[in-house]
Amino acid sequence: MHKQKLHHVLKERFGYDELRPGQEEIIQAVLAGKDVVAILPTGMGKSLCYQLPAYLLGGTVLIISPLLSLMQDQVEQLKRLGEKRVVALNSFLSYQDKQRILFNLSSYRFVFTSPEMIFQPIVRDQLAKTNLSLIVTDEAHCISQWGFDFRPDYLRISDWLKTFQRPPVLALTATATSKVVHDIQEYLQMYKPFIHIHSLDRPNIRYVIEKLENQDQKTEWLVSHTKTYEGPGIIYTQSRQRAEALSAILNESGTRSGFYHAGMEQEDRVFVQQQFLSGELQWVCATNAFGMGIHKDDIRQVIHDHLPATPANYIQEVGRAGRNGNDAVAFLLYTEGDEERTRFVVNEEIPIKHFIEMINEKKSNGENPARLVDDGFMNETDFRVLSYWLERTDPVETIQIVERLRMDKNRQIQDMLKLIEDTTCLRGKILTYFGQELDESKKPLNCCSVCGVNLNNLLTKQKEELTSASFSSWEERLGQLFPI
DNA sequence: CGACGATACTATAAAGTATCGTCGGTGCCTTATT
Repeated sequence: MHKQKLHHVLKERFGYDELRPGQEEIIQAVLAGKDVVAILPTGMGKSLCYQLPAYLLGGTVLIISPLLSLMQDQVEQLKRLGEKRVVALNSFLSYQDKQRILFNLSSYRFVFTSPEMIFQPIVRDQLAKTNLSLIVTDEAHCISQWGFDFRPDYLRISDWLKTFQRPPVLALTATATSKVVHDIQEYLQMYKPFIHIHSLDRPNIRYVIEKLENQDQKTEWLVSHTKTYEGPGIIYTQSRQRAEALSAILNESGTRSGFYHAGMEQEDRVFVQQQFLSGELQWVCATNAFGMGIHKDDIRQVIHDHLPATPANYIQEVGRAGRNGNDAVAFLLYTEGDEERTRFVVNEEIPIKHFIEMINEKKSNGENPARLVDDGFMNETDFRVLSYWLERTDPVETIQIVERLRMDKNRQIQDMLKLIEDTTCLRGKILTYFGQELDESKKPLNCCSVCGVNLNNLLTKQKEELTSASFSSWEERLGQLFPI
């Protein structure tokens, strides 16, 4: 592809002179018509990897996004860049608007939508008539993380891609376990994709495991820690209730904090998010609902009040710290037995066998099995997931599949426990888990709670003042780097 | 499984303790057969 034109668009449209190393390779591969899996840390300019090609390829670029808020953000960002031919095709639209947009899909350069939306017959039909030049799956780890037991439509993307002469597919994510990469390739029907994996090590993030006796000690630790050290920070909790209770305790102790979880009204969620982004709020106590789409680069601390369900979740959440390259610390508060509660939440004691029988019974009676949800026998998520598997295999195998999923989840909790054992360097173990190696020469002095960490050097207010004193002599700077 | 809240219990009363019941993460999408 013509390099000249590429740089012209890059400069004129986006205002950049050059691409970053990873971006260049990814964009060249996309322009060459290859399927691409791009794994880049958040904040490394993922969106440019499809936005730039859109101007060179012509046609319509379809972006599949997991969250409505993410779509809105991207649409606004493109509009600010002067793009008018951009739209989010989702449930926010009125019936009229949706119809109007659907019958003019080809007039858009960027169409953002959800996996669920693609499976509405009318959307599917109209997409088939549109000249798609590229299909992008944003936050593609969702295929692996949500597809199997939460949002099965992520897996159905695979079926859809088989039904037509599809354009190249680009998968973007920051999560790179071998399972995630494998699932992406399989469910996006990729053929010998170009895979770009950026190094996952984040030398400016320090990992600390804090072993405590019980929940009350955790609370005390959090109260005193947030009094001593500066935010901004996220405290991840296991339950919505704990997020709210902890936030109240911190507020009483004089540390202003907010809470965030999926059980809140949309406007309250947006409000907390805005306050955190603007710096009005230093701390947010949140469930794992808080994160994706929160673009804040000066988060200095991510604290886990519970044991995350998988190493991938842990790294994803921790990775939200220190995006600006400044020192950041990730704490995990662990009490013996925490894994039991994580196991419970993840396993959900679903009487799967019973549910499958119920669905089959309804079907053989000629009734609509969806009634089971309406009548309160089953929650919607379980119904959707089981329906997905029952559509493509028999009940016996469905039971096996669900059992395998459960075993896999339990194994990942064990992996998580192994990760936090204080035997060898945490940073090294994390990288090994993701199939990478620790470059010893780049290992920071303050590494992890196994290698040793000096918090006072990292988190106190004093430190911030020192680093901002940019006119200090080299002797002074050396003194700061290597305090006696 | 374990945390937490409500309730009952004890018994010159008040606050500690025992027991029971409840609850626990993540998000799209609902345009129609009275």
